[in-house]
Amino acid sequence: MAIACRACRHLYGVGFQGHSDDELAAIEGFRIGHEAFRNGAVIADSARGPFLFSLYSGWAIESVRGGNGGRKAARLWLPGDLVGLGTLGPGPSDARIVAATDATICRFDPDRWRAMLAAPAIGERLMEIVLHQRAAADDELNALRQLPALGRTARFIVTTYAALERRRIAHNDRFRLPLMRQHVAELLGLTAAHLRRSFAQLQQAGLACIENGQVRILDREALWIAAGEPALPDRLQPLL
Amino acid sequence: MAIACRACRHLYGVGFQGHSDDELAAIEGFRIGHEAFRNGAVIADSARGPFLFSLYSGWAIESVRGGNGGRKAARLWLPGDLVGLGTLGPGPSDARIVAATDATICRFDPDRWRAMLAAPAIGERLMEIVLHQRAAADDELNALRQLPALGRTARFIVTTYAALERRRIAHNDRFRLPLMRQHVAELLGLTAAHLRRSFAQLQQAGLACIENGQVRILDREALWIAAGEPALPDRLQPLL
DNA sequence: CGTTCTGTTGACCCTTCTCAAGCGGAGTGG
DNA sequence: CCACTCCGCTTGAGAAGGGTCAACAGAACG
Repeated sequence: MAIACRACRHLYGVGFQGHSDDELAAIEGFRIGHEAFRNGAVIADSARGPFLFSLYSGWAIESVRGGNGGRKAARLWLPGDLVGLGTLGPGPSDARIVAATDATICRFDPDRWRAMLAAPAIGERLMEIVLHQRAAADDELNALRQLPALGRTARFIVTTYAALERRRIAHNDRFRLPLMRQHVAELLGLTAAHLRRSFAQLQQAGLACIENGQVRILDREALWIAAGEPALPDRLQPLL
Repeated sequence: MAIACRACRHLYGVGFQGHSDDELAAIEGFRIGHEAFRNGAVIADSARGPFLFSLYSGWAIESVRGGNGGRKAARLWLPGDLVGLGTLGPGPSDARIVAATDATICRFDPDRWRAMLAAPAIGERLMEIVLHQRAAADDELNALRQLPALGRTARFIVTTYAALERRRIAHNDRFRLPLMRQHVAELLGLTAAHLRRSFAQLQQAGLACIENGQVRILDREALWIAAGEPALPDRLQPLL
């Protein structure tokens, strides 16, 4: 059963809050429908053309073809994220989105992208979202350039938790991490073996604890510092 | 002396080709003016608020504050690039743009950003440019995650040359590299010492030759392969 | 003609990868 | 209910890659 945009629980925290009912109704006009996927299913593949959807529930991994032909995890998508913007721009894209848990999405019509852009308040909000994703990529880039394995791992934990917390789907400094070690390692530019060692180091230092797919943040401030942030987050803010 | 947008040599290759005279006139309405900077001068700093300009001539380095407080090169801007989009989005930004050569820019009014977005064909073209920059960041991200020092160095050379070539300011597989080794190393997430060793390896393998700030590509195809691209570029296309 | 700043080089060491083996849980068939 | 298998996770030993540091060479600049 489709949820009306104005009743969507993702209005807050991911870029669509503060919209009038009229605007939300306009957004609804660009929807194709809701779909559900089992863990591991391919949600979308740019080889079959551009796509656009917002992830309603569940986690998803975006992968790209690596040098040897195999696919590597390249981006993590969480509930509320608008996925597929990269397939709407100029130039080819080889992204494939795979459900990392059972997931449901709210699909938009990529053929009406230009119309969405031209719609009064929607185009502006879309630009904000794209700029936010661009900023996130820049932050990630700088982390990869500057931080060693431990720092990247710490950063993964704090940014993932922060993203979940502002979506109100995690609290008390803990969350379930439903991803394979291999995928997390690829996101961080590490090997699964070394990721494990970094987890162990964080645990030993009393910063965080990872077991049975549960992550528990033990020392929030120290973890941010390990992640290379000056102190507590003055960056990586919520989207408005 | 200001150049009219419709006479700008950067209409091609950087996202503004195919525009009607009317649209170019509209763009001209958002300009503040032209400015010139000496090598090393600060062109813009997000600490003093948002900014937006297109680089008319010269190279520029965008830097961000690193963990220890010092600044690290984070992005390279070439003639024709639209710089400062990241300062217009939601959330703070700590980017500073420094001229890496003598440079001239064409500055736009950041306060009129919303008006630009709303202008008929301009908003759509701006979205294309932002999506292109987002895609470039993603590509860079994947390169950092997957490629060792040699591959990153090779990739830097081929992508920089490709960008210069499609702007018609480099040809014959050679270009001047007016950047300090330190900055290039920071862009690639390496140290200057190791960057030097990678250059030496490329030279020894007969792929490229770097001396006196001149880069010469000796084996184009092998260099792309070293850069992790399947073969010749089917990605990193020009912006339309 | 010194001073300063960038680039080059070598020695050494730490980080991270590679590879291989062992472990354990989830299915699956008996 | 019990093997059996498969797949992902963990762990260790060894190797390679890249960082650090210090010394030196050149160029730019006063």
